Order: sequence, then structure tokens, then C-alpha cells
Amino acid sequence: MTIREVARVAGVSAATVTRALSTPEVVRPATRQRVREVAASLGYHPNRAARGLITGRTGNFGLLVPDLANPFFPSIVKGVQGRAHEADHAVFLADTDEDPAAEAGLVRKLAKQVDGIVLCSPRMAEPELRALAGEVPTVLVYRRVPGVPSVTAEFLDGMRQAVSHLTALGHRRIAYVAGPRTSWANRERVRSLRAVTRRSEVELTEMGNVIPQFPGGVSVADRVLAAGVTAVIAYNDLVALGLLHRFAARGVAVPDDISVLGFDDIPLAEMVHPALTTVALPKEEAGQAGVDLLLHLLDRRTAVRRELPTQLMVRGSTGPAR
Amino acid sequence: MTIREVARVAGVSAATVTRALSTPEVVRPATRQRVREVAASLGYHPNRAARGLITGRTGNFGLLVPDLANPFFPSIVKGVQGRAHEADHAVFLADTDEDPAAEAGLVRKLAKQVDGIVLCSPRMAEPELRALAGEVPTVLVYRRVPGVPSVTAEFLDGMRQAVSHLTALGHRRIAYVAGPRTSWANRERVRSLRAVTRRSEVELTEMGNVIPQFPGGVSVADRVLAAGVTAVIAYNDLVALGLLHRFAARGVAVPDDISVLGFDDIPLAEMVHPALTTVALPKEEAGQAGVDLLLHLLDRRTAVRRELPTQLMVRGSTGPAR
DNA sequence: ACTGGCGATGAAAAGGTTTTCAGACCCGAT
DNA sequence: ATCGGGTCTGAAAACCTTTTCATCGCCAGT
Repeated sequence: MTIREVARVAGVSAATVTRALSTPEVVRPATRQRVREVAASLGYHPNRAARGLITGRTGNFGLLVPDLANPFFPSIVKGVQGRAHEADHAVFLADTDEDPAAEAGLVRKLAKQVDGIVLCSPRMAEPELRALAGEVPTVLVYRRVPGVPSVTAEFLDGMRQAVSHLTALGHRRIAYVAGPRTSWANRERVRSLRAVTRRSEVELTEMGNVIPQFPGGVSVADRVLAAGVTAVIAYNDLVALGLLHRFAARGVAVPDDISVLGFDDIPLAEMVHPALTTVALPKEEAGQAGVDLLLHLLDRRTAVRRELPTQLMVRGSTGPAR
Repeated sequence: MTIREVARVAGVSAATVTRALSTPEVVRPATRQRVREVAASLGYHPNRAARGLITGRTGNFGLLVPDLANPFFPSIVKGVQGRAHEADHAVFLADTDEDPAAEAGLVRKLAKQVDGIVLCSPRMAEPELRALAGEVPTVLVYRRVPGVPSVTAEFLDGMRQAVSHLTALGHRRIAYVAGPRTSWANRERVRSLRAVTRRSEVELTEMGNVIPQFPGGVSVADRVLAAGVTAVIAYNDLVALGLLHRFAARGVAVPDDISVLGFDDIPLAEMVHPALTTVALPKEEAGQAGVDLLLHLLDRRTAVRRELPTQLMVRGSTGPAR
């Protein structure tokens, strides 16, 4: 069912058909009406590939995530997918399996099928990222690179909430279990934490770096206990859950013996016992904002930056210092 | 970066470039080598829209999931995405937000941009599903409909493993917390469970139906305790985690007072304490198999059915009956 | 009556690839 | 020397749509 067939049946040229459908105001009402009726009765829908070929617009977005199995990401994907859908765009999803080297290749591969790409927590180095952003309209989510539109969260404020909460409970010696050294998110966390604790009476012990997964937390738990702190802030919730798991196995009571605080607020955080106190980062909102920024970039060709609020979720894993 | 540019640099025609890349055996080795090198160095990837225009194949697959935030699905998506990628296909992801009415619309919308669709645990009714499968090449994952290619798991065997495990531990009174009444998965579970317990000395108490989420488990936990059973099998892991959570809050010891057994083996299952004994369903493998069946369907136009093995994972939440 | 301008339409080009068909070349056989 | 056959390559058509440019007819204004 092609445009020519519609044109033939309606007794007009193909040009008039496309006009009647996509810029109706330029065709005579009678003609427009007739063409649209014929198109509808024949069940005609323009071939998107052919349209994309000439307009350069595909009506699709790309979305790259490092690891969909990491519970931090699915909500972001939902946000992106939902908002993209509202804007009548479909979403290509690609999972890079935490391989920084694979990212650029996937982006370039997707590039010609999409109008723009949302890069979620990309692991690749900044220069390469900047180069990529020059080739394809790109928005970063949870990564910041000057000149590239990005969605992040107020880490500093989140960390301030976390530390204030702990000091209010009487904690003075706090450990931080760091994530991967090369991770942008980890650098942001460390920077924020140091800034917040600098002029306070808090004594900060940094340990790590661990992989940002459950086993990472398990592996460092005993060292945390040996450090003689009364509270520990983990790089993220998965690491915090690893700590909780190992603490439970060793009979260490949380929060009576030690308080544990995570970062992200993944769904699991409130399913465990004790439920995890954590700094919630916007996820679905971040995905939506990413699409908004992409639409803005495509429309007005300007790079915008957006910083979303964070919120400490106080649950059962933090309590008064011993 | 078009095929012409590659052709120009390599000193051949566009036809030779496309041959060197897609049907290498028909071009002289020296030419082939040179063309491929030039293409690689220029970062050339064929424009898929243009290719699709002439071949009729888009090189894309669609993937529908009910809710990506449900931890059962991300791994399936990874499986689909990974295998599709190996077959040089990109994947459109759509999340239906558990809305059966939205499914058909999304499929039809995606239909024109893809060669086929993987429908993951679709919630829609069977007749509608059958109609859809007639319009677009479709493969079902975790749903079975006669005549439509499908990937499922050996629920009966999984349930047998679960019940044998419990009876070996001395359990005789077992509760089953059912999922949504309309859910295909729940019907399969119930059918398997009844078949397995029919001629045994096990006394089965069915309760529910609950929503297949954490709060569903929380909400039914007290009724489970009141039922006087020594073990409970939950519709899925999320419900089981809800049970564990409420049991912990009430001071009921697991597995000393009651054994808890889940279904799915989502990643959280081994992160909680006690870790959850559960029947593992293949997830990534199911996604891969879905793509395999889709490729098979497109290639040979025949519908295949595949049933993957299940495996009981014994962890800390089950123990000897009191 | 003529010009200018406007509204509506069609013809044709463009977009990037694959495929078909024909041609060029080389080798071995007659 | 010619021919047949095989291998490799290039030119051109085809896929379907949108957009540009040109044409046509008509009306208002002079």
C-alpha cells in the first residue's frame, strides 16, 4: 500500500497525497477530504523508512544503559520510554554490559536510525564522549560534560541530608565505601562528602574502591567493622545491601551496632529488613527530563543542563550512635 | 558517510562496496579487503532505512514487557537485546505499564518498523493475541498460545522440585499464595502445584489472589501464619519477599518457625537475609530463545515451541519443619 | 485588456542502499 | 586465433516518500 496507489485511486498526484496528510492547510478542502478518505479506506500509513530517508528524521530515539540488570536503571528506562512515547517517538534500547569500549560503537550504529540518543551513566572517557556528542544529538543522564546537555541530581545536597541525619543521631566516626575509582558518580559522591564533612566534627574514613554491586559490599563489610566507625555510607544501595547481608551473617545488629546508609533508593531498599535508609535519586523523572532535553536540543539546538532534587529516605537501617 | 563515499575512497563502485560487506564471497579477496578496510576506517555503517526500503527488512525487532520495574524482566530484555544484537538487529523496547489494553496498540504501532516482535508475558486475552500474531511475526515468552511460537519453562518440574524439597524437610501442611487470577503464569503454577500434591500426603492450602508485588506478600503474611502451615510457596519472589518482610517485623523466625519458598529467582532473592529458596526460571536464556524462535519464524515460516528447564535454588529461607 | 500575485497542483529530484543485468577480462580449450 | 565459460565489477533501476520548482488558472487592481 504505497502513496502512489492512494494517489491513483484519489485521482491526484503523490505530492498532493503527502500534502493532504502532513500539511493539510495547503490543499483545497475538497481535495484534502477526498484524499484523506481514500487513504483511510485503503489503510495507508506512510513508510517511515522512506520518509526518514528524505526528511532525515526517524521519529526514534536511542537509549544506552550500562547494565539493565542493575536495578537503578529500569526506572530510568521507563521514564525515557514513557516520555518518548508521548512525543510520538519509539525507543531503541541498548545494553552495553558495562563495557566502555562498546559504547561508542553502539551509539554510532544506532545513530542513523534515531534523531537523538540518551546516554545513561556512560562509562567512557570524557573526550570520547564529547566527540560523540558532536556527531549525534546526545543527552547525558547521570553524567556531566561541559557543553553537552545533561540531567543530574543534587548530590551535594543529598550528601548533606545524609550526613546531617547521621550527626543528628550522634554519629561522629563515619566510613564511606567508595565505588569504582573511574566512575563519575563516585567522584561526585566523594567530592560532595568531603565538602560536607570538611568543617564538621565528623571523622571520615574512606575505604574501597569496590565494584558497585552486592558482592562489593559483602567483601568490604568486615573491614568496615574493623575500622571502628558507628555508621557507614555506601557508594550505592547494592553495596549497602551487601554490607547488611554480611553484617546479618556475622550477627552484627543494624542499626543498634552500626548504621548503614545507601545511595540511589532502588526498589529493593525498602524490601529488606531492616529497610535501608538511603538518598533517593530521581530515576523516572531523570529519564523524562532526558527526553525533554533531547527534544529541546533538536528543536532549538541549544544544550540545557538540569539538576533534579534528591531526598533522604529515612528507614530502619540508621539509628542513634552506640 | 554514505556508500558512495566509501566507494570513491576505495576506488570502486557502490555496488562493489555493498557486495564486499554483505556477500563477501563474490568479490575478489584483494578488493574485498581494501573495501572493508576503507569502510572501517571511515566508520561506515549502511543506512538501515535505505536498506529496509529495498529489502523490505528493517533489521529491527520489537520487545514488549509489562513492567520493566519488575525485576523479573530486565534479564529477559538483556537476553533479547544481546541475541538480537548478535543477529545484527536493534531492539525497540516498549513498556506497557501492566495495561492489557495498551498492548495491542503498541504492537501495531511498532509493527511497521520491525521484522518481528517478542511479546513478554503479555496480559491480553488469548483471542486478541492470536489475531495479533496473524498480523506481525510474533514470538511469546512466558505465555503459551497454540499455533504461536513460544518460550516457556518447565513449571511442573520446578514445582515438583519445590514440593519434594519441602516434604523431604518434613513439611506436610503447605500454603500457596496465588497471584492474579487472570494471570497465565498463575494458572500454570496452580495447575502444576495441584498435580504434584494430588497423590501425596501434603495438605495444600491455597490463598490469595494477591498482586504479584512486594505489598501483596506483606498483605497476606498474617493470614499465612494463621493458617497453621509450616511452609509457604509464593506466587513469585516479590511476594515471598513481602512475606519475609512481614514475618521479620512480627518476630517470626524464618526458616525456624516457617519455611518460605519463592518462584523466579530474581537477583534480590540472594541478597536478603535469610536468602530466599526459590525455583529459578531461565530469564536471559528465555530472551535469547525468543529471538532464536523469531529468526526461525522469519526464516522458515514455522512456529516452534521451546520449554526451558527450571532449577530449585536452595538457600536460607527453607529448613526442617518444626 | 493587461499585469501581478496567489492558490492549488504536478513533475521531478533527492535521499542511500541493494539487486539485476550487462560488460570486461582472463583462462583454457579447440 | 577464436570461442566458451567463469569471475569480477559497474551502471542503472528500484524501493517510497518528501520537497522544490514550475505550471496553470484565476482574481484583483490598474
